[in-house]
Amino acid sequence: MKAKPRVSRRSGCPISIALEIFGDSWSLLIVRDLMFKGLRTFSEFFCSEEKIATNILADRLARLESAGILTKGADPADARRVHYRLTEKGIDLAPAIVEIVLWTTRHEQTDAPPNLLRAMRSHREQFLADIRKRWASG
Amino acid sequence: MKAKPRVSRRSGCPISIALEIFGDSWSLLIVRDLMFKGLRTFSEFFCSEEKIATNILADRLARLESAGILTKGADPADARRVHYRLTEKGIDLAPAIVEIVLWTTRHEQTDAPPNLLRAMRSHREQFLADIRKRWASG
DNA sequence: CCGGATCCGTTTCGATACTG
DNA sequence: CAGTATCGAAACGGATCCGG
Repeated sequence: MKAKPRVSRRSGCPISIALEIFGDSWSLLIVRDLMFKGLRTFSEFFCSEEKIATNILADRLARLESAGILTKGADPADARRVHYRLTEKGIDLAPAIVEIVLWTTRHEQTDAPPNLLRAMRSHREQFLADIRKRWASG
Repeated sequence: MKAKPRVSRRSGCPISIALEIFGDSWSLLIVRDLMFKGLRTFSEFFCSEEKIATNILADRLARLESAGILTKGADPADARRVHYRLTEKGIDLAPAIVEIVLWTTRHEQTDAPPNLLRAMRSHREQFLADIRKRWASG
C-alpha cells in the first residue's frame, strides 16, 4: 500500500508541528521501538506489544520512509530479512521522544525502568549523545 | 458530546507514550495554540488557521479536560464566554511541545519567527520558565 | 452572537485472510 | 517473512440546527 499524502490545510502556521509524525500514534510507537527497543524487522514490530495490524504497519513504515525518517534495506546477515533503520532525521527525534516519555511518566503511572528515566531526566545530554553514538556505530 | 475513552490495548509498555495527546493531531494543535498563541475561547480555536470542525473541536476540548490538561470556566470579563486554560499538567507539556516544534523547524521549512526559535533553542530553560510565569500570573 | 449537538456522506482504521 | 486484499466499524468533516 502506498502512503497517501493526505493533504493538510493546516500549513502556513507560524509555529508549526510536523503532524505527519507527531499526530499519529503508530508512527510514534514505531520510532520509539526503533530508537529504544532495538526493533528492526517487520515481524519484530508486528509481534511487539502494540498489536498493530499488518496493513497499518506497512502503511506507516512506508510513510515514515517517504518522510525520510527511516530507511529500508536488506539485512546484511540474512538477505531474506528486511531491515529498518532510523535516518539522521529520525535519530534527531530523540529529544522530542524523550520529553514525551518523561511527561508521560510524570503524569500517568507507568512501569518504565527507573534507571532509564533517571538517565533521561538527570543526564539528558549524555543520554541523547549515547543514542546518537549507538546509531553511528551500527 | 462526551469524550469517548477509546480503549487502548497498548498499555503496559515499559517505555510508554501518552497517545491520548501525542497521538492526536488536533489535541496537539489545541495545546500549542493555548500555550503559544494565547487562544482561549471556542470560537478563537474554531476561527484559527487549522479549520477544525465544531464537533471535533468540542470533542477534543472535552477529552483534554477529562485528561486533566485543561479546564473550562466562565470568562471573568464576559460571563457569556467560556474560557479554556491549561492546568499545571498541561503547562508541563511545554518541554515536549518545544522539542516537537524545534524538530519540525529543523527538518521541514517553516516560517516560524526566528527570534522565538532562538529563544527555544538557546535559552531553553529561560523560555520554559517564562511560559510557566505567564500562566502563573493569569 | 456563543458554544456546542446532530445528521450524514466520505475517509481511515483494524482484524483477518490471503499471497509471493 | 513481508507484506496485499477485503470489508465492516469507527472516526472525520462539513453543514446545519439549537439553547442561552
